Amino acid sequence: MFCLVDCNNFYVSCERVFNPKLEKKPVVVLSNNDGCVISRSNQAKALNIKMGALYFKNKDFFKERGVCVYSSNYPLYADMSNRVMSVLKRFCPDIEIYSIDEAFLDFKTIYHKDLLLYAKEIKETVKQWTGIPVSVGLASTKTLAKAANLYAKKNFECQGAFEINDSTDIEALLSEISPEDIWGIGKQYLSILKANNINTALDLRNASDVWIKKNLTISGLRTVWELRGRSCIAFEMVSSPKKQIGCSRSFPSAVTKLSELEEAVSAYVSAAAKKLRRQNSLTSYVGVFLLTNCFNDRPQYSNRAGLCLVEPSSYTPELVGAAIKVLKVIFREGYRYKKLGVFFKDISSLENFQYTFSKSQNNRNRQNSLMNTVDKLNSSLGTDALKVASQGISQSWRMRQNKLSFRFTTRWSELPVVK
DNA sequence: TCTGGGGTCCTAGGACCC
DNA sequence: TCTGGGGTCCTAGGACCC
Repeated sequence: MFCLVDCNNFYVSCERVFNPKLEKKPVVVLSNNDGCVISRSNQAKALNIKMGALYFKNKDFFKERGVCVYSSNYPLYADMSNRVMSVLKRFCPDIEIYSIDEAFLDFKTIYHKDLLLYAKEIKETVKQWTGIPVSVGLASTKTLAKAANLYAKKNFECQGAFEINDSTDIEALLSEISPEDIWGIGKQYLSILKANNINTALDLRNASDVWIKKNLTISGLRTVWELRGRSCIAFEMVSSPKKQIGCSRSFPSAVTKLSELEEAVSAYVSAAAKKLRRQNSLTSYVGVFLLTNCFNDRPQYSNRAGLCLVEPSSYTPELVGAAIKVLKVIFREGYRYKKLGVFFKDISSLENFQYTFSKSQNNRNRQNSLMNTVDKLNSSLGTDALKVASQGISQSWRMRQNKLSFRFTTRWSELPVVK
């Protein structure tokens, strides 16, 4: 039996934990650069504020209706996520952390006469210990557990918990669900399904294997099998190391100068290299991409390129150097750039590292211990306490976050104050 | 002025091999 | 008239997720 625990309106809920005045009010959290809405309280949903709604277009409406608006505060959300996950681990050792706000639990080792009751206990404990409201769904496959979770969220009488088991009228349940609400069915698949008169999750479950495989690939077929109760999406307790690591940001306003793009590239490579080292990996490929703003009528340009390294590395200065080289290749004078990103691929493990003749082992060891020290200092003194000089000082390209709440749980200087 | 960021997996098609 | 067959590997693009 799988149990999916999903935090309700997660980012909004995090803001509410430290600001109880937001309870019962319409609240939204915005994307980077305060661009669009990415999390909404139920009251905000009731005002018909859509996911992805543009802030600058809705500013007046928000003001009029008393909508509380926040920039996304990722250090806070990441820390709250860790708290929720650590509570879940106490209830079930077999846990797959699927995203910042949800986790699958495999109840195979849980001996409890009523698993739904146990799930409710989890839900209440998470709320009491962290302040975050969650919903839980139980079923024999991950896809069905997702559906059960959605059902629990949408039906008030479930009180946030629902189980699909042998006594459930599964056909009735699935006939009420639209295919797009099934995990694994997105926009494109939905339009293919609709065009073929598959209008409910039940129709999807009953579709022919051959047709599904042909039109929705093997991934779609797995989804269908899971709907039939045949578990075929693996439960992954240990997260495997990332195969691709990147960092990209939109600029709050257009950037035209190469010197500013070089600063941004340096900052993004530093951030990505830190992630690389955290999973004890090295990269052999440094890629950079660059885009103008496709939402306006000015001349457009976008490009990407990369560089294969002679020897895999996680040494920030070396990676920054490579990225700046690539940036110079794709940069064209005269365009107004909106977004820049860097990415590493061909990622390998530090343990499997094979030395070549290009660098002495001694040199390599010095670089590793330097990066170690930098990472340690930055984690205790704050991100970018120590950084490469090419990141620049003023950083006018940095994103806009005008509505940021405090990092209540990760900065001594921003602790909540009790009066 | 203004439209997020970070991932994974699958497939078709091309290059290449013998 | 007449131009093989079987395979692997790589990549770009497209789908999906949160």
